[in-house]
Amino acid sequence: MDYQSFCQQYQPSKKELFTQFYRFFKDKFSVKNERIAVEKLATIIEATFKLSANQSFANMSLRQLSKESGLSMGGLYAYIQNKQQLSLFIHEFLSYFVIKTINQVTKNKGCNNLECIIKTHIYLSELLQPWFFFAFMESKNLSRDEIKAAIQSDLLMESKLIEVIKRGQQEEIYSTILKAETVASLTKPLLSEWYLKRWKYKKRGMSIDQYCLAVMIFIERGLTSPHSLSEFENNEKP
Amino acid sequence: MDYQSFCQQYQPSKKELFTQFYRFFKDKFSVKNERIAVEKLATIIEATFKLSANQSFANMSLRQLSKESGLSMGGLYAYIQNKQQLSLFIHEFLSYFVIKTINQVTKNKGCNNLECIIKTHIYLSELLQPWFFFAFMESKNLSRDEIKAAIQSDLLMESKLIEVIKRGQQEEIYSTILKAETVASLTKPLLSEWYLKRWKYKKRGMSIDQYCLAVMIFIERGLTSPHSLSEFENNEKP
DNA sequence: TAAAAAATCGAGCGTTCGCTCTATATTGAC
DNA sequence: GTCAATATAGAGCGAACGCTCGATTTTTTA
Repeated sequence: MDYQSFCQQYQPSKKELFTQFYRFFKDKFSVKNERIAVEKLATIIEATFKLSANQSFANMSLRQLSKESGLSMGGLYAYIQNKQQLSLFIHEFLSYFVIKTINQVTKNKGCNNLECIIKTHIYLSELLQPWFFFAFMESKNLSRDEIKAAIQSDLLMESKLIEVIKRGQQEEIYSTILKAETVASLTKPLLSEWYLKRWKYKKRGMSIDQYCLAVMIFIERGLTSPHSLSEFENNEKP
Repeated sequence: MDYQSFCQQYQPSKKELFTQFYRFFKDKFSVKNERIAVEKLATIIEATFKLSANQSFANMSLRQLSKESGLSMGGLYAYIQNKQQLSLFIHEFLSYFVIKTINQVTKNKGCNNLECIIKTHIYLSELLQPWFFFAFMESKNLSRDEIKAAIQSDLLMESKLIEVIKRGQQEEIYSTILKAETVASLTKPLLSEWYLKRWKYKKRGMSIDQYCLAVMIFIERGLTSPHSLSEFENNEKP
């Protein structure tokens, strides 16, 4: 699986994505016409990402959002009940979408391994980079109840990682020197790195598949040269 | 070097820390009495960390800060010229302090290696956890000019990492399968992980030195079991 | 201990915020 | 083309914001 083939199977068009978004929260919107709502929601959400990236969601005013999205204040409030809900919608839909896709992918034959899960996450975070970035940066503004729904996808990701690592350890493909939970915890920030510092890797000319390969090599092999591995075993093993 | 010995050498008392802070920005404060200023600055900064952690700096009002720190609005403004400057001071002082300490540590004999640099960063981020957390989460609110000063410590850290990795590669201790720059970039989020998700590791009962060890093992050895390394070499090497 | 200097107080200023509500414009069924 | 139904506009509301400044308290000086 590479990024291109992933996209062919799982990349929704903008229209498809926001149609799903609209239907997910359908009863919360006062706008009943799906065609209109989907189009307006797309501009609202995208304007939110743009403004939040430059400042932060808290510093973004609804007047700015109104101007950026081309809707009036009243028009805006046909789609959100309050500012906080806008942030909540983004978190909840992303979580739903990530879970859905991960479950789809891992159901495929030969796709329930470390490489596949890691690639799925990185590819997804590329398709929905503004969503992932927003969710990471603004997660603090959620109340305790709201967080529970929002981190479901995080928990699923972590449990999937632990599962495949444990299996690898049982099959003696993977070392047991670190607990699977520890490896999973250390792996997650390598996934976030891609969507948090995306500009950095673009600037360096590193493609997403090169990044995935680097992460896989890093996770599986580490830094140590095969030449010096035996020495290392003697010196550093606790 | 372990955390305890690091603390003995480099941990400043609260008073020492904020005395340095006061002197670093001395001419910006209207309060001339160092003893008074140091004490008040400590309460202001700590209140800022507390409130920003629960909401965000943008959502924190100066009335909240006034209440939390026990100073009046006017009292507060003897120490800051405006809200934005408070955030800027925190960023700038942290960057200064980190650079100072890293340079101190790496000057020591036998301390210019990967383990030492990584430990220094993780230990520092433990001593100054609220500072690191704040700087990471609120970096977006800085203007372009302000960012330049704030990320100096980040750039220093990255260049130190690259330096020692390159040296390790020349000495054939480290594999050259990944570029030093790539390894350094993937290492950094493992350092941030400790201060961003500190509660998680505390809850698990993982000590800071256990975390450091896990990171070192992860970086140097990766996941692959020595048993399967030779197979892996044949299958996965690009 | 009295006067000068320094530090703090907090009501109040102008502004902007999130949000509402009525008037208007747009849409779709017939 | 007409008329309900639906969707959008934007001035206006009270509240909260960042910040100021003369009054007051605390500290230092002599």
